[in-house]
Amino acid sequence: MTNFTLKQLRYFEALAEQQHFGRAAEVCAISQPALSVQIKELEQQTGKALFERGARQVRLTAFGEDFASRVRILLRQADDLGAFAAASRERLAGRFRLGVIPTVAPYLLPGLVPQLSAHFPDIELRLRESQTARLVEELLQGRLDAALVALPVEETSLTETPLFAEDFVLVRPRAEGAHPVPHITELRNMLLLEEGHCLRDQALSFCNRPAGFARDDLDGSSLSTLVQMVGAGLGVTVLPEMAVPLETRMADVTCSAFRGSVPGRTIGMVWRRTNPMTQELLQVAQVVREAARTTCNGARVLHSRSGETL
Amino acid sequence: MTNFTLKQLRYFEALAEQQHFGRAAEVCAISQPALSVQIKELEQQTGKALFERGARQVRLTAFGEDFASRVRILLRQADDLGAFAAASRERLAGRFRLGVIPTVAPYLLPGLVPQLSAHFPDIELRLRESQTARLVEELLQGRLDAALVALPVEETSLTETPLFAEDFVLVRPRAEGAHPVPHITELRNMLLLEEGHCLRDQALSFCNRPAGFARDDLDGSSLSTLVQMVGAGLGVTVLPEMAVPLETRMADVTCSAFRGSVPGRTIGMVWRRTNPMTQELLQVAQVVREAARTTCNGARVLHSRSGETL
DNA sequence: TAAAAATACTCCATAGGTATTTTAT
DNA sequence: ATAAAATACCTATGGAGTATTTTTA
Repeated sequence: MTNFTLKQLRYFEALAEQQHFGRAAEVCAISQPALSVQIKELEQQTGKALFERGARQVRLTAFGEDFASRVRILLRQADDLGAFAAASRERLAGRFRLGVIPTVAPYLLPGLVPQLSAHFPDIELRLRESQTARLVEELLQGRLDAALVALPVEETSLTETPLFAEDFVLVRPRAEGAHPVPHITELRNMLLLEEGHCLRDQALSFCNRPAGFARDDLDGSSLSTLVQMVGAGLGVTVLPEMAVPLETRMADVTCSAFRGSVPGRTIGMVWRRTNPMTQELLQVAQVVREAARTTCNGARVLHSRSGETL
Repeated sequence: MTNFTLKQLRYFEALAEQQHFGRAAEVCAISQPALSVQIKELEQQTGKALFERGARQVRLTAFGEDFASRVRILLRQADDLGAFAAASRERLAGRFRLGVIPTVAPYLLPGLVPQLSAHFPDIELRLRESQTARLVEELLQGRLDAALVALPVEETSLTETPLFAEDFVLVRPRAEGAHPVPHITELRNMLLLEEGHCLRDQALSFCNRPAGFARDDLDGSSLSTLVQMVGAGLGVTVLPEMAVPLETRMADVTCSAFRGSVPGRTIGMVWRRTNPMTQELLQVAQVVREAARTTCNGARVLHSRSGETL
């Protein structure tokens, strides 16, 4: 029963205003008969006369008046919908759900969030801190729009763009600070994050050791804890460089760069390959690079490969 | 820029709900390609991706979500508009502006208004009491929908339907009550309403006298005044029968029926010939007849000529 | 390989144009 | 007689169908 068209309603509104088929048709940029037909059609569909046709006057009927006031509201809302789309077309806007791994979040976000807000004033940013596996899971389920994780991510349905690389540094009790820096494969008594953190896997892979190598009776749940444990003489650990300023300030530890083959990680952004907002996502990635450059110690910004702008 | 159609929005809503082109197309009772094309069209017109197409999943984009919530509001409003029309289709509803001449209003309206409200619960009744010429003027200007006046009305652009006829009675000072009732053409010292009232013209016409005949130094502005003047011995007058109970109760006058050729008037309803709500207007007329029959002394109900139901 | 969306094409409904008639003043 | 809306008729756009291809998991 509601099969009138917006076009008909616009014609109706014009006629209600002009009170004259000829002028209203002109306003609508159509011919007078075309307008007549559409108005007639609308009247048939409503089942009520909308206009009273006098010889030299076209007037709304009582019903037409009521109808018109509702039609105006409807049309303005339709206009608003169009304007809303047009406005959103220009800039990234709306909800943006970003996941970040725990070994990046505390060091990057303080610089990133304000910069994102500055670049995309109409964004509604929702952040989620979790381990890679979980973030990937939520991405695939459509509960996140993008995530900042360590590359590579083995998931064919996700696309990625590299953001920045950084080295790992060795964290030892301050007392050992004078000792020569061992090669990473020679580390003893290494303290690691608990199972599931990518940093744990990365550190282990650099050491060329099996998972059983580390002191898994003392896995830490955060880098802060880990550093505190090092300060207490329970062992050594590695830290991504961006974490150094924040985590070692209050601890009785010393940080040293590795020599030779320096271990490190690459942080990138990943999102569903099917997400159609590639343009916008790459804009976000660019802002993340900028934030990393300005606020993260030792982050070497990486640039997206050409062709990714597709 | 706002040239999407309601149809497209309905398809969009279905797809947003079903998250599947095939099922959504089924819901819309169209083929899957038809839906695809319209969604694509909508996306082009908004200039933004609305859906994220996965292999086994169709999801709204962030923008799509926002868009959808607005679209739902718009569609519900469109549905309401249709429902509003459907509801009004059944019964007379909306504003109804009725004019009534002063020599009818006080006697008819107390009975009429409740009956109109009872028959048309959704009517918004607006009443206007004025002299015939003015009512006709306002009718022609579209500021009234109908008027109750004395027939005939010489105005080709108006249609009329008769409602009821009634006699005039002679009103004399009570002291003269015993005198024989004169023929109406023999009246002396007749008091009349002021210029412009149709009752004045009618009375004069029955008397076969020129306009100068009456005591125009004493024209009354209402029937009440006139009757009071008669009671004070200033002359005599005629009253339509419906006015007798109300007007003569408190006055020192007596009422007598004329003999021989009894003067009277016919009250009818008039409206613009172009008014498309003839059906409804005739319904209203019927209610007026009913009200006159039950509440107006001596009103002889007249019935509309056949063919008027057009 | 299978499921699903996009594309290609064809057809038909209908919106809109021009010419004309009807209507009402 | 004139101004204006309705009607008639024609054309062309575009919505929707079927068949097919493309895509991705």
